[in-house]
Amino acid sequence: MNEISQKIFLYNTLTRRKEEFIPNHPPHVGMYVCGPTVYGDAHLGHARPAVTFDVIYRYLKYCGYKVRYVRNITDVGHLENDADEGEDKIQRKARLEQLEPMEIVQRYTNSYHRNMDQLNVLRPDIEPRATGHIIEQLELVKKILKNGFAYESEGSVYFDVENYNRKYPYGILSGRRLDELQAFSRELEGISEKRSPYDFALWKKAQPTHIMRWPSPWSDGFPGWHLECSAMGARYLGETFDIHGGGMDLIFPHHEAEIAQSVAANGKQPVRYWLHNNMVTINGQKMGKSLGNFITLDEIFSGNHPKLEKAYSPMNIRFFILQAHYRSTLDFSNEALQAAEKGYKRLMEAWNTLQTLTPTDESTYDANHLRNACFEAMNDDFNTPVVIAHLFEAVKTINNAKAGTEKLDATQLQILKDTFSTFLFNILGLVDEKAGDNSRLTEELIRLLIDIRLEARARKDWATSDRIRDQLKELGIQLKDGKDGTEWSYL
RNA sequence: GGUCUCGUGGCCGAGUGGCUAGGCACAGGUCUGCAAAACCUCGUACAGCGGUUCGAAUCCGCUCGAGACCUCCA
Repeated sequence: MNEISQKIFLYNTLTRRKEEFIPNHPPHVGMYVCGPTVYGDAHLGHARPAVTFDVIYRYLKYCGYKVRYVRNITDVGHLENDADEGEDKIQRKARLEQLEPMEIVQRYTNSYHRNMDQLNVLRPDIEPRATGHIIEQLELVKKILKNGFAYESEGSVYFDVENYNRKYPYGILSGRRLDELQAFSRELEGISEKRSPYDFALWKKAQPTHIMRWPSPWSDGFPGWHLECSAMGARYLGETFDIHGGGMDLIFPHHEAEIAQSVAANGKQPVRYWLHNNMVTINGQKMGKSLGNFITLDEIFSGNHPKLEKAYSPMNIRFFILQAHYRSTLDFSNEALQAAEKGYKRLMEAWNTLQTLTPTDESTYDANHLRNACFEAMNDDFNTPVVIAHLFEAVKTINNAKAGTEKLDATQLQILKDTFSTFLFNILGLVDEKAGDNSRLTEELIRLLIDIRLEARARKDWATSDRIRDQLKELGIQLKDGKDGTEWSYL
């Protein structure tokens, strides 16, 4: 069994402090992240938590932890709002597209997976669906009812926030107090099944037209939104597990409700470390479904959206996300994306250059310093932008080594290679997008053309020389005339 | 109205008391038949005002501005 190699500090939303990460049962780590509700294409806002927690998952594993990573798929349609009226989101989409709700769920689960694969996001170890855990959810409702923290009303079951708050503080995650919440309730609906506006549904009685429904002791209906994560988290990770992640917009009410449900059922806190990624913004405003200002990942990858000047590749997006710390907002713009694209390419070119370096007898560089600095950054609440900054520093060294102004002996070269591949590929999860299609045949054909061009140039036959250069460029291949001959790369 | 973030050089974006991250753009240079690409070099910025301190982007107060959550949302 591996030793745990790093001391990691992470910011816990629950305590609002950075804390040392000490799992409940090392080396095992249980991590749960809120996945998507599958009723639409994934957008940039979905990419952020996926990439963020992917890196955390990768890093914890790298450090020697045995991680069980659970990320759910919400496939029960939940109501558009918490009022008693309203169609659920999946059913609405199903009606619009004339499909079975489960067809909607499957379609968008598939496209979500496809997008995440493109972003090189590792699949979680368990990806449970809410509809596959109705029994667990029913059991949880019963438990909460039995403990006196819920009540039945018109076939629905609601969590009794006020009663809960008498015994346990409600609002510990979001820093709210119930009386403050109640002082400014937006809710104005006259008649409600709920005793208090801040009570939330554990089980909802289905309207006659509601398609997704299951039998229960109280009614034919469906589970409340917050319930699935409590039920599935406990099912696969235990009543108290280590890390729960998600977007900051889920802190209230979703995660707050999760805590209340779990505490009401089991009498203990479900999660030790709550981690939340910040939002992707566009023109300084949150990108979100309700605002309608989102850009889907397919649109970004294809460039097919009026706000996009061009297409941006999956690695471009991944790098863009990682260049900001996960708890900062990340503002979308064409300019920022194009800057990230160039930076990403520079990094990858340096990696390729690194492979071509030959060791010198002595060394003017200490690669261990880089290595340690990168670990230090990751250990400090997964500070990927700082890791990237360190790698860029190393890019200079690599280029200087190529130019001969910096010397790397065999040992330093090896450490540098290891560090680069570890952080760039294993931990940050980037891939060299251009490397894959680099077949031997292509390689040699281009080499041949370069040689012919070289001969033409020797004859000062510029027409032939430029023709080869220009036509290759049209094929997406760029020739780079340098001091030591001509190199090439994909555009 | 409540709770809470944030405001860093042209843009993005790190940084919690002294050691001026990094990327992109700009500029200069190297290379080159021309070009492109690449590479090298280069910027003391921290919303405003006041305070604490030997010293503040970093701590405190106020002002201005932006945003998040309080309804579904990653």
